[in-house]
Amino acid sequence: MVINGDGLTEMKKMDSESIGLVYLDPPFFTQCRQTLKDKNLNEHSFDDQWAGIEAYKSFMKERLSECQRILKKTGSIFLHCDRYASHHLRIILDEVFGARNFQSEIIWSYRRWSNAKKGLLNAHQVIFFYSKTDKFTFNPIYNGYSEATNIDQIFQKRKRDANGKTVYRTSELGNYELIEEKKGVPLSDVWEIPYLNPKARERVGYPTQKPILLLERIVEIASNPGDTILDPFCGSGTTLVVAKLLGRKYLGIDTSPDAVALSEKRLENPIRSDSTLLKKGRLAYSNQNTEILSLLNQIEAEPVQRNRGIDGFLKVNGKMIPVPIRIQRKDETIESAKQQLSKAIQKNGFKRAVLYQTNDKTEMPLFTLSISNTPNYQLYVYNTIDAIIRNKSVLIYER
Amino acid sequence: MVINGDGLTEMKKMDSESIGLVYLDPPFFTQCRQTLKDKNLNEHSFDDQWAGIEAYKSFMKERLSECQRILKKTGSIFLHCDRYASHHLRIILDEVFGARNFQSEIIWSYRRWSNAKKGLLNAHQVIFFYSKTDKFTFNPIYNGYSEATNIDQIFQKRKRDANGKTVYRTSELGNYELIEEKKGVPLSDVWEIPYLNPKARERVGYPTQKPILLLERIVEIASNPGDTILDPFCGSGTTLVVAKLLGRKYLGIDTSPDAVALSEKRLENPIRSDSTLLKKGRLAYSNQNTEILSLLNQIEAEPVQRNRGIDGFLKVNGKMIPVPIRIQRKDETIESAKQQLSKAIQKNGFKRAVLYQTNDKTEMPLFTLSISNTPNYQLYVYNTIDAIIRNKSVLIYER
DNA sequence: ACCGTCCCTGAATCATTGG
DNA sequence: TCCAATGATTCAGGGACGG
Repeated sequence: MVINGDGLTEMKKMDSESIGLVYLDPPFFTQCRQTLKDKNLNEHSFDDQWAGIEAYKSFMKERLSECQRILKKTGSIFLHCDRYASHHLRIILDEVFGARNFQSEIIWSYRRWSNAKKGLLNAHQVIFFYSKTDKFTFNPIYNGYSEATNIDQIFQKRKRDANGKTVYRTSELGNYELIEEKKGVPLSDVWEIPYLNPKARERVGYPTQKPILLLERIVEIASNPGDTILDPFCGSGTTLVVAKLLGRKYLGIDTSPDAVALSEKRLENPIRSDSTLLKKGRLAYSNQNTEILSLLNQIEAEPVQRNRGIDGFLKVNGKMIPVPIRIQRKDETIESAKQQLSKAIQKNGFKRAVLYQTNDKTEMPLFTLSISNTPNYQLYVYNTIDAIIRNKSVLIYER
Repeated sequence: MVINGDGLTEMKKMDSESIGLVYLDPPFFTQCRQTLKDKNLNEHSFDDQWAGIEAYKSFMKERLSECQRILKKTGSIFLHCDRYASHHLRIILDEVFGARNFQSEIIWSYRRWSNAKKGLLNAHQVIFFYSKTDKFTFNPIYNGYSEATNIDQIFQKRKRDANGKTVYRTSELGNYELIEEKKGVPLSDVWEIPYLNPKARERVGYPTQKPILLLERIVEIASNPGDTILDPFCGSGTTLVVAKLLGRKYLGIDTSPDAVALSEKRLENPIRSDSTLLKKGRLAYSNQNTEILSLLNQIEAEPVQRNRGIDGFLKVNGKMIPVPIRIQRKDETIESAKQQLSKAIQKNGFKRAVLYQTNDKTEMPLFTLSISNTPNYQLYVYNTIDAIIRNKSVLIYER
């Protein structure tokens, strides 16, 4: 159900201990401060900021207290925070839920378009996870092991010897004793989830809309099918859509009639558009074999993952220049490599390109340089890494 | 210089606006609470914890105020927080430095050994970055582009067309106009840096010792050579070592004479040891070729990177079982593959193993199963992926 | 309810082996 | 003698258990 109204009023009507999970993405402190400013413009101008944060805190505390009341004993709350107010919100959560019920500070991290801000690029948001009691519902998720883990060793049981040192256990016959199954590594509190792509089908025009995967994780780990999920600031209704898709009951509240209408429409026909990045994982983009990456690294070039003809761009003093490079594949003739590269560079209008010849160089001198001159571009072919590096200066575009 | 004494007393002696950068890793609130608890064991009970946090807050506020005083106008402070007190510390920072001088909440994320905790595995720590004024020193660092970025496109200059829409610029001839150099993506506020491993030589016996790389980033971005770096809780002296290596002046304070002695010893001969993980990166561990990885993925097996005979372990319902699998190489006879696998499993004491035969199967039926029985183990040979998947249930160890 | 003790975990290194 | 492969070890932080 989606209700049009004020979260506080609506929650007050609800029964105690009736909700399995609350997710909130409240209005940002900056936004809130803005509206408060507009409303009470006459009353205070001087102590504006202080009044602002106190007003925001009492606004949030009232609502969080109601959330606490209506949560079941096995319930949890996930509070999505504004970067300028997360510390104030956590103080309120400590007061309302108790510091002992703090479970996690979840970091949602993502890559983002950069801006010109002085300082570090903001690329994460914080979600606080508090439970009502220590009997909270939790469904663990397990992931694969680290690349650096010795997976062939972790099946071996261990014990402590007489000196308290950990050693591997062996049977009487001298064989290692084995663990029967390994679930994997528990999900950590840092979640790398792509920011909702502006073009994604999922997007319905709400500025703070959250990715479905983020909400899916929260709903999966902290509730069971049949539980009721509440979102008191439901906006475009992502939480509700996820709840519906995962077989949970759902309840959304928003002050905006437009938001309520939008949520209801989305719930009629919930779409789950997975971005390619999500489905395939970040590694799937790294479809080049390690060899190519290692060569690019030696040449000092930035790898390109999404172009058939181009493997990377040269770097000079750590800065990328618009000179594409291709590395000849093992199963590829030099002519075919030339064609692939030429096609790519002509399309994008590059003036110079480098082809690194890796095959059929047995009868050639230590390094060769051949320039294909056409009206549009120059193609340099080298067959040693050294030659490429030595000739980089030639390739820089004159200013 | 390293001083043995109380940070507060020592800082009070120092001149105002004399320090370029402060890094603090104060004692954890939990430790603090523990000692307070032990002291007041008789009183204890209800508002024990409350007294604890207030004491911690005033302890920290006194020290942070002194830090603010002695920082230069271009200076910054980096406060490494305890997971149970980060919100309280940020409130103090807002009070002392002003909310407008908040620059970043840095997330140091890492993989570490797991434990049986109910809930999410903690895998990050928070560092707050505040500046004294908005004229703070900041040296940007740039990194490579995301795997999902169209690197071949970002060289193209853009403009706005008549309708205000952004389009690529072209010259009169219809070619794209190119940007001459790109620096890369600015460093974000999420730093994935390996945790100092228990076996690392770099460790000097301080449990809270920080990786050199973490401090290097801080010192590099927020100070210039010649600046003085202050660490009022210097512990094993990592901050000072980094400052020295990067040509900054340094000043460390610690109440423990042992810590001071250790820091001084480390400073005599500052060593920056790079671990393999840092030097080569995570990709270096993935020495399996793509083909094998893809097959393992289809079979649903966890890859093993460091064992010659074993390529992976089978998974059943997402859980790894101690049944190793090997995939026959193209240039390898089935006998040789059998031998390699046998050797590995005998050494580690596995009872069952699977060999996937990829060659010489033209004259064979659609799938074959051959079990080599020896007293110690059973070796199953299959020649289709389907057969392996279908027979997994046979391979599970009985309880 | 609370304490101390013991056990389990997996990441990533050091140390040793073996070709 | 050297280098890659792999066996061995350590750590902090939970939970479980017993007193």
